Amino acid sequence: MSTAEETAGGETSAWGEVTPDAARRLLIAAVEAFAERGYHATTTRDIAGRAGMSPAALYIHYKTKEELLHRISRIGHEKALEILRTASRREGTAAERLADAVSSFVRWHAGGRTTARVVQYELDSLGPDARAEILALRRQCDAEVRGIIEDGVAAGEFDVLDVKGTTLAVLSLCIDVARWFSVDGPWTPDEVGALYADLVLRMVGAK
Amino acid sequence: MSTAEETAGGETSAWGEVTPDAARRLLIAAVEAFAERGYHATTTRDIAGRAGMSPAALYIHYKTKEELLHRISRIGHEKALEILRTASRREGTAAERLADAVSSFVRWHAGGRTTARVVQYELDSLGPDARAEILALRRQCDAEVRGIIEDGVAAGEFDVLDVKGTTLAVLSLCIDVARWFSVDGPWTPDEVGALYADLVLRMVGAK
DNA sequence: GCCGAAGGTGAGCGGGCGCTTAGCGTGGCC
DNA sequence: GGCCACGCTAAGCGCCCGCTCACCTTCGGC
Repeated sequence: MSTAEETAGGETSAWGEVTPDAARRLLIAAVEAFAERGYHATTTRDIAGRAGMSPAALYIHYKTKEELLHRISRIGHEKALEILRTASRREGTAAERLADAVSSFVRWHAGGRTTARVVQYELDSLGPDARAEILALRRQCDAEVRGIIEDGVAAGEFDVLDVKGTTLAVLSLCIDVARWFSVDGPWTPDEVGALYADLVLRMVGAK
Repeated sequence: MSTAEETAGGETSAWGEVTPDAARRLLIAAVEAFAERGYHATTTRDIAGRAGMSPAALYIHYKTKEELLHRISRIGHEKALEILRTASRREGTAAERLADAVSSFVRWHAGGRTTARVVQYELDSLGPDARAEILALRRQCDAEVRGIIEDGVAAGEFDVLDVKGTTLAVLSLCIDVARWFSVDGPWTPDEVGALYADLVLRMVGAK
């Protein structure tokens, strides 16, 4: 199955910081299961089974099923923020930085859509405290993109009616890639990234 | 709670065709519960309770919990298709028709986000047959929007690199409104509709 | 060679799930 | 007034859920 290969392959690097090995295997198994079926439809027995362990083994490394989702969500959001921050802080015009931010953010959502789906769509399954923590990271993502657009407007590069609304629309467009993208579809992550960078530059009226 | 008011008020009209009354109350209760908690996290006891009935009453009107989701999904998609079709077939330039389609489609996703959330995000919880039926409706929605964009390109009104990809992006942008829109936020559905119509016209390079 | 810590297992608990069934009240029809 | 069809409820079945616990290995330090 493509999801397993992908998560076991390229995506796994993102989880390198998780130790010990058994805890990482469980986390990766949980990402796959949550992405396929959703958090509530996934059983702890399924997660443990995918990691090649007994159901009880999960509770040696994680207190609850929700802690797994919380850890996945935080690591994923930190990665997303890092991507946007890198693009935002590079040298270049606002248009170049925005195109870079959008294309790399979209590539992440398309290529790592297993992770991105969990990160973007299972937020409501977290408890209040964990959700608040993740929402703070999300606002930082928002601020990075808004910063680039504000720079472009200030420099006369962009022509935008509503900076806040346009920022939201740009992020929304990128995030929804995780919902519809499929490796069986006609596009590669790179192609979608390039197409979307062009569309977003049009949205902000780049000269 | 705003969701209850909204569904009991303006949105209810959409369910007028559902009879008898008890079946309609159960359907509306299910829409609210699925939108708040997700399909898998919603119990049949919760649905029946919201409709003011005992758990067993649900099974007089619906064979299974999944049948409720199926019915909601089909009615919702038919409504979405009708909105796009109306805009697509009106008189006017391609730009006017596209702006109309986007603004009314977005208004529906924002104003009726309780319904829209279920319709757009709970598709995977349906069984294979029901999902296939709904996906056919979704492809028809896609075709309506693509038709307008193709008309605009043919008439020299639009400047689009990738018609299929741009169509997908436009629909994706509109659909994701159901994920983030909140009545407590700074915009009304009308304002988001107008903003998005402008953004989409920019995306297709309308003259 | 013994020991304790770390990491794992099999069995199973309390509970809530989707759904069923036996029976009850009630309104329309003759 | 007698009767039945319909809409509904109270009770509960069988199942599987998240999670626990008693016990079992393995292995480095001495």
